[in-house]
Amino acid sequence: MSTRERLTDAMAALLWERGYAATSPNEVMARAGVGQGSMYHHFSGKHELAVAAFRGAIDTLIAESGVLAGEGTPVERIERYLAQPRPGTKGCRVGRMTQDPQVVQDPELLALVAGAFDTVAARWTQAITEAVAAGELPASTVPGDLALTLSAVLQGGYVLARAKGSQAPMDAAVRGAVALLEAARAAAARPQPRTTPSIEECS
Amino acid sequence: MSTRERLTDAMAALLWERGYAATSPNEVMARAGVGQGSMYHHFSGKHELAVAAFRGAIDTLIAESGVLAGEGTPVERIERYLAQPRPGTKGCRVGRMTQDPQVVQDPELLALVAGAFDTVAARWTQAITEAVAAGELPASTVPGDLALTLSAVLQGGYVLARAKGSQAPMDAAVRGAVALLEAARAAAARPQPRTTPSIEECS
DNA sequence: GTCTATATTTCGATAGAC
DNA sequence: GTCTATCGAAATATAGAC
Repeated sequence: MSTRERLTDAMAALLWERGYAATSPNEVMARAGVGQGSMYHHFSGKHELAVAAFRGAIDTLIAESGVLAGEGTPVERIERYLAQPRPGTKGCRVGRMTQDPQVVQDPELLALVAGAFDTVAARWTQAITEAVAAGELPASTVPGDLALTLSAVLQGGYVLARAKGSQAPMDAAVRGAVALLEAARAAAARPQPRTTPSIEECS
Repeated sequence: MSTRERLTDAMAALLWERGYAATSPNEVMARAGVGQGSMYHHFSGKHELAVAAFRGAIDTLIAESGVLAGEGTPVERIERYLAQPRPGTKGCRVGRMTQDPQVVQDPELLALVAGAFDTVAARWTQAITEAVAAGELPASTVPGDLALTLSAVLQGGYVLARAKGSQAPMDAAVRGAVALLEAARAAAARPQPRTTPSIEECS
């Protein structure tokens, strides 16, 4: 493994564990087993190293969202993605960056974060649109809204899991979201609630 | 205003803007207009000052959740709480702490964060339980799960809003959650999807 | 390309005058 | 109670030998 790779790998791990601001070049070099000069030879500084390392983390997040465009009915795919194992107490590699003041002030890093969420949200939106078309979700569903709701459940699940130091809140939040989706599916199957049932329905 | 109060106010503001790790005693003192000696007279250090300041932020979060136990039907209260104005791009004063490595490693601060979420979750759970009892939500609803789902939508909304530097994702996530709740309510009004409707229903 | 040595600034905290 | 002066350590980066 090249020195450059060892540096980006170490930085990626520390970005996840500690965030950007709290990660010092010294720690990165120590974990990579590399001297100070090497780092400043390959990268102009902490910023450039973080950008290079963070691209890898983003690719992972985006790859995981592939199931949304995979096999099965739209709602199956949605629920499968929701149910994917997520290490709640470790937090989301990407989402955690949004709470780091140095990241938010860094246009390049923030653009990477925003781009990652955009890509995943687009996949959510596509799957939800298909679910509505298939009659699996109510016609009144706004795909773009629900996409962000489900993204938020996952990101919020990480927050709650870290607050409690436990995986349980993440799993419970996901179960609750799936239950809501199932209720919406049931409602979609019986479209307009009425007080006076139609003749056909009683036949 | 006492020197002590000026210090806690300044610390509370900086905790929200920058988090714990990224806030230095120097900045706090500068914003409070107070010398270094004063701070170390009133508090043993950064940690103790942050604990004192953070209690105030938590009281605010908990007070805002009062609507969950207020006027109106359970679902009305739930949707009113969801619809409360939330400064997405500023982030949640409490939730942001969970991404701060120094906070997670600090048992006292972490306990404050966990306690705040527990208190709000208990109010969510109570309101949801009432909604189920009133037939506003399906009997199959697990109140504790849905409570964490809705908490997560808000916390995740902050994450997405900060990623995009815009309020829009927060508002969309909340709209999507309300739409799901409405769908669940519709499903609750027509409990068991059946192919053969009962006699009474057609009378 | 990689290393060690050093520079500069800021961190969190202490000392001690007033 | 409040201030200024100062400490030791760590942050980020540069210099320059090999």
